[in-house]
Amino acid sequence: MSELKEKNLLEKTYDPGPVEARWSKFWLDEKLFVAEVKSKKPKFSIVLPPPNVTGVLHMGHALCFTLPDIIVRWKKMQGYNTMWLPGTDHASIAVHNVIEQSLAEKGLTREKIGREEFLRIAWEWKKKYGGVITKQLKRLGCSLDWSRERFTMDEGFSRAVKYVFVSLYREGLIYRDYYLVNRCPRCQTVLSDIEIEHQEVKGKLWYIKYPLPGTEDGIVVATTRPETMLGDTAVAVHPDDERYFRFHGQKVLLPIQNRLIPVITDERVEKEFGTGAVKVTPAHDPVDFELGKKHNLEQIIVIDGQGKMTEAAGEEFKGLDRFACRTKVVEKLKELGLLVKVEDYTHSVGHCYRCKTVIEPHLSWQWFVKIEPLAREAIKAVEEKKIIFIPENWTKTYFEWMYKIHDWCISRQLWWGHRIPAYYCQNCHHLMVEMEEPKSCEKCGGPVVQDEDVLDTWFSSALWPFATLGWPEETEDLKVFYPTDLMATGFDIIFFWVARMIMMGLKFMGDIPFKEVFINGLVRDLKKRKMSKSEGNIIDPLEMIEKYGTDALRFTLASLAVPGMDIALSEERMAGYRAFANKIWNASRFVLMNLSETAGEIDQKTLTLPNRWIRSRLTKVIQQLNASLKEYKFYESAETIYHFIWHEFCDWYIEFIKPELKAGNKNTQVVMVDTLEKILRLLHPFMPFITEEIWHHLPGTGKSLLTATWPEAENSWLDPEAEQTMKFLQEIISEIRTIRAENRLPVKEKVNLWITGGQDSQKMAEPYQEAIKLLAGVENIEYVDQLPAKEKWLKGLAGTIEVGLQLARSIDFRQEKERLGKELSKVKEDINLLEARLNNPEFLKKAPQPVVNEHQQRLAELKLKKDRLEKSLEDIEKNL
RNA sequence: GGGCGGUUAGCUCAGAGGCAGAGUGUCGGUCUUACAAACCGGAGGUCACUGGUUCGAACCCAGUACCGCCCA
Repeated sequence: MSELKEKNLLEKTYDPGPVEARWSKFWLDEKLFVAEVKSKKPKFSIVLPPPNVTGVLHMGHALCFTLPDIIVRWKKMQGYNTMWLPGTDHASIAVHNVIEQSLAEKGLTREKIGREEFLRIAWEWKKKYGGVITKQLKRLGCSLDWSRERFTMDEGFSRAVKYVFVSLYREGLIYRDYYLVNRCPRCQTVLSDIEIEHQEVKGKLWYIKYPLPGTEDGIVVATTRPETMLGDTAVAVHPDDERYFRFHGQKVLLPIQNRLIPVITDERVEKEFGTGAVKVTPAHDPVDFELGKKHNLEQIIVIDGQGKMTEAAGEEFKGLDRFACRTKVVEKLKELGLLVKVEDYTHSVGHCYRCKTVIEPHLSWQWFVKIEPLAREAIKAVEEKKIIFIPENWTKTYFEWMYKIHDWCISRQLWWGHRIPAYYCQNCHHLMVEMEEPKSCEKCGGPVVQDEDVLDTWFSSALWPFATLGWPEETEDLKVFYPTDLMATGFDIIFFWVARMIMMGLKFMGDIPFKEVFINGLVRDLKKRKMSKSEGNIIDPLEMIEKYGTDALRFTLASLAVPGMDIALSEERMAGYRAFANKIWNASRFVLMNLSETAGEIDQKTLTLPNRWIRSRLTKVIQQLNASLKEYKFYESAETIYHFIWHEFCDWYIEFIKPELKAGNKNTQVVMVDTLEKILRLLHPFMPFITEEIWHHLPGTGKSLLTATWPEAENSWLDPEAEQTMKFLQEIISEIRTIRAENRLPVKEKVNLWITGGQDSQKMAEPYQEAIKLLAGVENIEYVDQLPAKEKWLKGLAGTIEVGLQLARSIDFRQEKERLGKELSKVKEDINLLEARLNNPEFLKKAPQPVVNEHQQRLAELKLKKDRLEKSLEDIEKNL
């Protein structure tokens, strides 16, 4: 008893801050998120795409981590041995940006301090700041197994990366080539195709004349990048283009450079673009690069890796930035009288996904993964539905990309990352790819030097689902937890991670990395704009946690997460779910205040109606939750539990049992507290903190709600009769409340109530008349076959049962007339609709019988209603 | 140019052949002993448009318009 009293001390409003801090610590201290290797339970494992080590938690993360956490907690409560592995990736470019910026502030560059010093600083930085997002994820309450935390550059992982590189190389699936790749002049590294963002840019189309020597004639070419003309090695026209027949086999003069270049013909030239003649710059344009190879053209590099003009561009331009050079070239052409015209032209330009700098095509030696053989298997796995996407239509996006996939450029001109395990002999230039650095050249014994470049961060991320479990060692973790069950991520990551994880998983584990891929939407603002710093429309999850609590944030995200749809987030919504948390809090206070002793067993035989009803409803809610969570319909499950708690448990159940509690009904107490306890379990995956807190205030509960079992939906609790009776009582109460509100009857003014329907109604309502009196403000109830002919009735319909209130004081019947009149016209409308349908012989013939029956029944009910409403209106006329 | 998604209450969105829904906002009333972060009640809709299929279409099909995204 004393223990209970102490536990009753729940504050009047819920304060999430201290509660969250306490349970967060508790779960971690008690190691409740740590998975067991040896367990008889079925396993459920997830590894998520690791967030960037430089990352700070934003709403996208919050969503991407909350949703799986709901699933993981749900599975854990269902008795699975769950394992959710956290960690971060090393984010080469992002880390470079951070470190190089701080170096720049000191007037330093990475070249000045050297590779070794740079890496030392980077590691130091990682140690100091790299854990930010990790801590933030703990605040979100994610049930991540921190004992298994990994980093893509930790020792074991690095070995795995090296191993993969060496194996793929030996198999011929990794090669080195001199190729035109995308380079970001600011980040000073090349990038893979998918790291380029194409944006429409308003530019110009310059028309430049390349004269035919010895004549006034010449070819006019159109270009968006006049500065590249300095590296032109041909002009191309379509072979069928009559306008240019006379130039076939000729050479024209490249202005400024004064170099003769051939006119070539190629079917790839679009006759409709510009003049139909294009300049060809094999070293600076992907299409020209292909043309150049085909036609054996020279590749002249006029722009270097930093976006500056090279010596080959000419003395005049050397060292100039590419855009400054553009201006200068245009001016020069004007002077020469060779600039024919300039047009406005909007075209798509590639930008660096990290820093938004315009990408420069760059000819250089790079490492590539020959992707087609890997992609083939990855396509097959999805085709055979070994891996499924949710929602399913993302499968198409996946296939689209996989079918036209290009070889993957994996070398980066950076230092922070996995250095490519390729070694060159300084004497004979022999190439060796080895796990361990060779002491000397295997051919000539000369000294060796390692490749300067590192690997694309995502080359390592691709190994995440198995390398984190200890691969290439044959660990227990790997045996138990691979393949994982779920991958959850945003659609923008399908190519970067998902596809590559599938390829690598199949290649090195011989099995898929995960069975299901849940694609969540992007979090946007209310105007559906992407959240970004520059727009100033960021909603910071940590700020929201401070203001509304983690549970409210989590529930908001869940309630908005419709598969396949972006999320328009608003702060208002969060305030709403904070109120929800408070509601649960107070409902729990009520339960605890009305508990006289610790819970006993429920006596299922002597239950009163509200108890039978709430258990029946609870059973259905459990079923619905299981069904919607299974399909990752988070919004649906959130709505289900929200509605059940607020509008059934609180609004009706608690209100309804008040008289029973007052009368000291022990069985009701037991059902009440047990139902609350089950509600807490059901809500726990969504709102882990408040549920854990309240749960520990309830009598007889255990160590942690997280490890409590998920309630079973027991069919023996289903009770259609109770639901029907309850509906009848709810209708009576609602009708009276409506009549009262319309007639401005204050709650304090008690009224007398007549209920028609005779014995049937009496049987249903009489045992609960205390509740009806309480909830509808009624003094006395009489059961009659029909309302006696008295004056001054206020009448209403509960279903088809007529109810009447009689007042001592006078009533404004015009108000009543209006209300009933409106109801009558609605009923008449519905009757017309139904009759039209039922009078249609085709309908009777073709519609399924249950549907016809239902229509007929509904029509009968409506007609009854109509009669009663008309009668009531007649009576009112008399009163007016 | 190719592909994907969207258009339903003021706002944000569910619903996928058989009564048009939720949250929030709004209006009116209530501090009724769990909760004013609350309670009770009300108003609010040509389900983008045009045609088709069907006994019956917000829902299925075809097309149109507009909005958003991805890929070239």
